[in-house]
Amino acid sequence: MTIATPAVTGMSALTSCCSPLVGQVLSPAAAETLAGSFKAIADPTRLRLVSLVAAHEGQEACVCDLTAPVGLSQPTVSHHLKILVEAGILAREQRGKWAYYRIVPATLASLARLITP
Amino acid sequence: MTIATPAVTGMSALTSCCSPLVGQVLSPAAAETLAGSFKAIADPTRLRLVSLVAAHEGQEACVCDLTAPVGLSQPTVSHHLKILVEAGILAREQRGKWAYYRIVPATLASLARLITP
DNA sequence: GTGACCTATTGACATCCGTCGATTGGTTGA
DNA sequence: TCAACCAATCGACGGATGTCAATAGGTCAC
Repeated sequence: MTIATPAVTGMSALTSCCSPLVGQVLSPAAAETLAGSFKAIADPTRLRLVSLVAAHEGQEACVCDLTAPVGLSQPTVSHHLKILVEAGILAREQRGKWAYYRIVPATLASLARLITP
Repeated sequence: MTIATPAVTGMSALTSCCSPLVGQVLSPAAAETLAGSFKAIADPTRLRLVSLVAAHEGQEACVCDLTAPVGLSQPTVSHHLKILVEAGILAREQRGKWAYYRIVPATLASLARLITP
């Protein structure tokens, strides 16, 4: 196991930690951080969740909007959303009894830039 | 397990299969393909391997150039390189007794474009 | 051909990860 | 307070994944 789960990584951690993949050799620590971010989107369900949130009206969606489209249980969807939030790819906002999720474009942009040759 | 391991995916499979992540909802099949590509780079060792290959002279490297920098056994490095080749991120060329690996920029560019918001 | 060298495959093992059912937490309205 | 509802956490299970040692496959020089 790793020493400590890095909790919230996100865009700021990415920009500060990592040089472009093609350009100079990635340090072990930077590789770990960057791999953590890619792990978050390296799952078909989570990719669909991101896509569904982005396509939803108002560019936001609650858990109840997402369980049916992905065809998984509510706890599982909640679990995936948590991983995406911890990676800084989604942001969570509680309004009343609903939790709304929306894209954080800067994080995806950072990831895209870091792997652009 | 999945029905069939998609063997070589790579850039062409990506461009044909997948719409941008943010733009329209990803189909389950497209999500599976895209996730497969991201899985390939969602590992610190493989990220470092890609980085090392890109930084090596001539933008190519053999297995023997890579085992020491990543500090893993030769079979393990070979295993990771195979995964990267199957994902279309690296290309393999055998010259004599050496196997040379180099980056396939188009694949990384495709991945970057697909997650660009 | 034989030996030396580089690489790939196999088999095994521990760990990580996705999923679910059951439960708990938190918010709203009656 | 109570009931209803949405979401998160917990515990458990099966499958995937990263790693190694041992072995096998190819290629060159002699």
